[in-house]
Amino acid sequence: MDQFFAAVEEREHPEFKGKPVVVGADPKGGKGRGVVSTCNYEARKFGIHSGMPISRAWRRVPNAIYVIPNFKLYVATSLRIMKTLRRYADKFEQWGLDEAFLDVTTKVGNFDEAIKLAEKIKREIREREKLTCSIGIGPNKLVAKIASDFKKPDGLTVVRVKDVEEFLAPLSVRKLLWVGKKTEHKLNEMGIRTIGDLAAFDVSELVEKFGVMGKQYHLSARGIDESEVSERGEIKSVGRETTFETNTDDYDLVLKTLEELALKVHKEVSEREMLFKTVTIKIRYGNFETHTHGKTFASFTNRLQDLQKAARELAQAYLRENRMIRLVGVRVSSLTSRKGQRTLSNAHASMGASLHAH
DNA sequence: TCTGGGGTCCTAGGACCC
DNA sequence: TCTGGGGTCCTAGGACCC
Repeated sequence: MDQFFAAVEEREHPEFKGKPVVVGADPKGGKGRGVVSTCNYEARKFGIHSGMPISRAWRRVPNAIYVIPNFKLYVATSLRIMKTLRRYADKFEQWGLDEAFLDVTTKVGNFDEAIKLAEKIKREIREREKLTCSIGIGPNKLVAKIASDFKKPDGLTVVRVKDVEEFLAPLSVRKLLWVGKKTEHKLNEMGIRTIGDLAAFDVSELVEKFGVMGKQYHLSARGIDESEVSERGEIKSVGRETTFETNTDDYDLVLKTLEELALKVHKEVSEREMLFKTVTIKIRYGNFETHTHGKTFASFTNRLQDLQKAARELAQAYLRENRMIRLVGVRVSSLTSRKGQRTLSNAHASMGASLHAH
């Protein structure tokens, strides 16, 4: 989806049309903490972009329209769009709120038919949601994803098998999935800037430097990707975290905040009917130094008390140093669904019974 | 310039088991 | 005194995604 959050806000507020819209943290007159989630193309003209500190965006364009994210609205819109997309795919994989992979191998006979399908999908989303999207068509997920990013907004880019190498070669290595800022920097230092450079580079040297990922980068650079389009399985962890308005050494406040975050985590886990075994807290000091500290229980639990007690105890180590705290968070992992747990105890029960019979 | 919040996956070291 | 090889699980940190 093109500038998803901002586009949804524009749809709901026609008076925003034609003006720079920035969705993200509250700028609080330049004192706000947090970043820009999404902004529309009018705002981008002023140099605003996702991930930029909101305070900086505000200083740059104070008269833009600033909107606090309305996730309920975006989730509801996303659900409808994903439902539509799913109908057209043999295999489907949602990727965040506003992207998805569709394996359409048996739905279309060739790339020309894939273009027809993409046009149909774009039309349907525009009619149903009054929103535009950009689609990439390729022989695998890697190429399709990069292609989808090639022309925006409202784009449609096709990369046929014979064109893959030529299409990828001039692009920055940063375009590759799993090559972020750090990896881009390391690759640049090795003299690798474009995907073409990477494809031509000696694999063994890449493996030496990046381990298994080195092999992966080289395959990606050559447009090779055999990964399946497949739905995400069960969630693996649930967490909540928050950044204080100003850094604090008020440890009562820190502990109270942890307790509230634990409550939210517990609510989410309960709604999902899951149990957890591991609790991890996160502390970020004023200088952005970040630590995590966790513990694993002997058995699964869903008790709020267990979660809050563990969070409190884990935090103690960080509250002694007389340091300013910027952020705290709580996360639970080693999850199992209550259903799964019942099955397990049933298995134990039946094992006991069979032993009895013997 | 001053850096959110939701996640996933990988790595490396250490404890522990047989 | 010096010490294998297979494995699992846990912990902490970091890179990456949207």
